Amino acid sequence: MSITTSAPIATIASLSAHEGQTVTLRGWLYNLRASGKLLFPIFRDGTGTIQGIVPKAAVPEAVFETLKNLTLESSLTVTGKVRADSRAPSGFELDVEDVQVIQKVPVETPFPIQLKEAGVDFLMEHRHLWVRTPRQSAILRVRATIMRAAAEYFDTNGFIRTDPPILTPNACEGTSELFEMDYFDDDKAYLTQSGQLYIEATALALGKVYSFGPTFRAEKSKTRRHLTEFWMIEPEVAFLELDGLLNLAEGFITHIVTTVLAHHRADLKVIGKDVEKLEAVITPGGFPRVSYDEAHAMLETAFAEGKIEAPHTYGHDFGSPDETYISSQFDKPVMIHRYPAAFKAFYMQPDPLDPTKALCVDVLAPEGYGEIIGGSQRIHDYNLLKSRIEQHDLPLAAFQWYLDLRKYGSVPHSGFGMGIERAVAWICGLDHVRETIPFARTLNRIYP
RNA sequence: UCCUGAGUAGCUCAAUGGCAGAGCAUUCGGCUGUUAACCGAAGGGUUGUAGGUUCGAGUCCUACCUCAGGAGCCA
Repeated sequence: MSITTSAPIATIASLSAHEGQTVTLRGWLYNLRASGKLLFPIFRDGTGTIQGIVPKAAVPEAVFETLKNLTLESSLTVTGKVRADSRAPSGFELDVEDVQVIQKVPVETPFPIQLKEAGVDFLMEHRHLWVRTPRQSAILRVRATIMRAAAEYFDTNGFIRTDPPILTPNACEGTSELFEMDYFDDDKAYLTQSGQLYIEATALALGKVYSFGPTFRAEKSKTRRHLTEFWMIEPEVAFLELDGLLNLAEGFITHIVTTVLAHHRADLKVIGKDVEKLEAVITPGGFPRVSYDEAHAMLETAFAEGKIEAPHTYGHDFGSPDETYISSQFDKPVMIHRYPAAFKAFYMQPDPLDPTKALCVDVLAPEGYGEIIGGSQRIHDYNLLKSRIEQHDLPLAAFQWYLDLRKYGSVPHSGFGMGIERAVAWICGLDHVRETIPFARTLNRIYP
């Protein structure tokens, strides 16, 4: 047996450009069907899958025997001629001429992930192998594009990326549970739960900035929408007020969805997402903008008509079922603005028309995926911010630097944060965020 | 933290309180167009753990463990 060294190396995704040519693929055995003297191995290489055809009479005995006895997920190089075939899902098949096994999966320890159904616990325990399956690979490709498109939107609109520290001396917002660790001799450090306060500083230095990195929440949330470690992209803009912030969020999401639709229709099909729902998001006309008061009125009507089970109490935050109902009324993300300040973060600017309201916005994804963006205009007045810190029983000393920003050339400014995993779950139509990140960290799982 | 549910073969799941089973996977055999291929055969079990009730417990009771998804909180 000899490998055909003269054949050019190709990827499965690029095979349409090699029709009629003999090429060498490098990858793994994804599946193998046999029919007597005819083998149908399916190869994958990370860019896609293709079925090979191996008639016993057409190849050397050793090639046939090697493939016939090969175990799934064994690594290999395979050489063959690319042939168009209407029976193939991708339109192409490979007439195998030669194969070289790089590492054969031992027969006594077969690849544990079957092509049939499996439970969540088992799959998460084998996440390092689960990522090889077509659906999971497709999700990770879409995730990569969402992250690229998100950064690209800011990079091409004059924003400077300024990443905040991950180790912080205190809570950014003073609310969430934080992961605590020793910081050398006496001090404690905490993993960041948001970079917002830091990029307010860089926004006043550079004008338009953003940060993009991991954040950590030690809250014991056990739902399909929560991870303890997740990625967040946050813009912060000097001289930007709430209306401008809504425009920014709208353009940002539109760009991301447009980019995904331009590059991942095949992946979305594998994942099972209805692309028409994404196409509806980017039709002209902008996203619906609903005030907290208007949203509350919607919920009152819905409850009176029996469309939601529990009434919404005015002055309280919306619950998960409330958000699901509101978002179900629109086929685009809905922007809910001007929540009561009482249950919102301490740094949010009061609405001059009604100081009990905050100039803030939550963007709810369609189809019940919940909040994907939270943002606000920030308090720029020194004395107001100081009194809010005191009202919230936050340690004034820790926020001295943050107050400095309101002492040295303060200006109105605004920003928001988008959780990447929730955006991926929505755009891909997944029922849990644990599939949106290569290795999810959740309340009960830190392996593998 | 609270509520609810689930733990049985490697995986997915069955089994009136009465002999612990099937499909898939694995191994062996058959098949020249299969699409999570199909057909035949074989191997594979301390029913999550510890107690209890009973002639008899996978099944009923108690405690615990693990996981799940919902609430709260959030992106």
